[in-house]
Amino acid sequence: MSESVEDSTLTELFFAVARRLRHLSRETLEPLDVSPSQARALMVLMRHSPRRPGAIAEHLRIAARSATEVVDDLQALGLVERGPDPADRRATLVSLTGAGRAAGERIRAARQAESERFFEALDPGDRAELTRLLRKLRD
Amino acid sequence: MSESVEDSTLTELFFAVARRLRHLSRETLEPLDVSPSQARALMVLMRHSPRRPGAIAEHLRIAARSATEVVDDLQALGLVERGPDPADRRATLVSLTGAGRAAGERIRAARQAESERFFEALDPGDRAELTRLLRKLRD
DNA sequence: TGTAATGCTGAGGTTACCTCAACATGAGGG
DNA sequence: CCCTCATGTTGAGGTAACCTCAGCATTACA
Repeated sequence: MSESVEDSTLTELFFAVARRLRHLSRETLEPLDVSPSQARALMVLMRHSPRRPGAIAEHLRIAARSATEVVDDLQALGLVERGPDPADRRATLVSLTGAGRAAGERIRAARQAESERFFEALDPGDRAELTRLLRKLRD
Repeated sequence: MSESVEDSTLTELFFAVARRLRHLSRETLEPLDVSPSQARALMVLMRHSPRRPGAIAEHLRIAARSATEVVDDLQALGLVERGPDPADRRATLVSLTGAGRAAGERIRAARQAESERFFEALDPGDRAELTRLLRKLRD
């Protein structure tokens, strides 16, 4: 017991780091004119482009309604477009436009750089270790 | 390159875990009738009770104005009270009430349990390792 | 063929932040 | 002592990223 000045739980420590990372992330994304949540959705689409809003939501672990919203925004920016799903007429398919794909690439690069900058406090071994631990916690 | 199905950066992985933790945290706090941000402020006060809003803000790394807000809420709940700062008449001192301290204790216990539940996916060695890595990243 | 499930979205709400400006007070220089 | 500047808090107003609930269209199934 009685660690350094101000830790109680791992949870708190985790949140503190998450907060720093969130701020950094916002800065990284700012010159690219997309919000963090838009960027996340775009990354999902980069992996598999025509995708239904519901599937995007599931992947991002947000409510379906919230995915509609971020898709709206991305569409307004001209980064994605909606089309009918030939397999189910209730559904829509969201796909990246050319501009969307380009933006996705830029974001990916920027995020990569950001990630390296933030995690450079750790040496490669530690980074691998962290990755392993986080994977366990995610699942 | 090309890890498992869906990792790109450590950042994304980190966010995914943070999201899970946030949801869990909300659930934990719900029966205690405080929001996560209120709980955080309360924990700050548990460590050192008469404290100025500005100092709370600094500790939580939020804007001073935002601290005013959470203090308002805690005051409305009867968990803290504001008094004058004898050392500076511009300032106010926020202190825990009896109910506030009791709530703080309950929260601390609940968080402890939650933390254990979430991080039990890791064995003790891994947990220590994670703590070490997160400390490095926080500073 | 009727009933239940599914996919999306309008309407409206919440949380936890933010900035900017106002106001009171404090601190240092001349 | 007064003037200017810095500091502490808060009102006003705004934003991002979520949420639920209800409604509509369509599909799946018994």
